[in-house]
Amino acid sequence: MPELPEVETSRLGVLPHFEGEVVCDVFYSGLNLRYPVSTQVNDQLKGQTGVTIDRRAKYLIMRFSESSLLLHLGMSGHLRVEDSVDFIKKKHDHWALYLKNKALVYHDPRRFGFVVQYDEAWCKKLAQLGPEPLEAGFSSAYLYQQAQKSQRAIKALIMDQAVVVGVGNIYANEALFEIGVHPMAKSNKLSVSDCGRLVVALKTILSDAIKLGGTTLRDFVSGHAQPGYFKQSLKVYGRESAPCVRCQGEVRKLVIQQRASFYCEGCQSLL
DNA sequence: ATGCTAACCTGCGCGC
DNA sequence: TGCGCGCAGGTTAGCA
Repeated sequence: MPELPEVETSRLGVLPHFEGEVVCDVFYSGLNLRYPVSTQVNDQLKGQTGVTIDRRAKYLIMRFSESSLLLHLGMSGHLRVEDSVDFIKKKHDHWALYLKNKALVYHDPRRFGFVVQYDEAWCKKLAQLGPEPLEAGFSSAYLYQQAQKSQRAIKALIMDQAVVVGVGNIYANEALFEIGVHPMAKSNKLSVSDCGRLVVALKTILSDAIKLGGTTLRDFVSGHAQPGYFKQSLKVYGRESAPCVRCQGEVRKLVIQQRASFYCEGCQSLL
């Protein structure tokens, strides 16, 4: 999926096609996503007007005139805009909003994502997540305080959505390479200065990736079906055995919490 | 509480 | 050409 930059790119791509548009109908494939899609919730959308789309972590909140939906793109989901309601459905198109002259389509081969009513319970869940990485609440003092409490690998810590949201496998690897810290380094070994550099690296990488439209790997496309251009900026992710861009050493791979982790032995220290 | 593992699901690329 | 295997952007339930 989409990590934060891809979700944000989707939001920005779809938003102008959503605002002020009236929902004429809603399509649902009938296949279960992570959570069941409620036909009742779909029916309630008919006749409502799209107000705006917000993002919290990797979740999108579609706000309509009378109610709101919460979407998650899982690992393989994306949104696209079709210029006609008579668009040809693709395999794995699971849900769509039919607007007057176009459709917003949710496509998700692996079906790890979901579309549900955004209710009180979800509102509380989202409130319990960690701070947004691009906001002031994600500071070096904050990360240091979190890191001090934990013995876990630093990579696992920054991918923990209760610590900071939006950082997925790609950007976690890239940020740690950037600051020269090994992904297996124990969180509580990081100094205040290490945490400060990590916070800056994450903010920089995530915002640069948003500017470039996210990272296209397999099946992500933005709302306008333009590919993301961040992939060419990746320095370690997916580069096992390739030379390190900084020291020409070999990029290594190991698995941390079931996620592939890439690092340069020469450049990245265990502290 | 903390932290790890399996599971959810499909598609793709690789080696044989 | 075809088959089996491993792997993929995330999250969460369950277990030690």
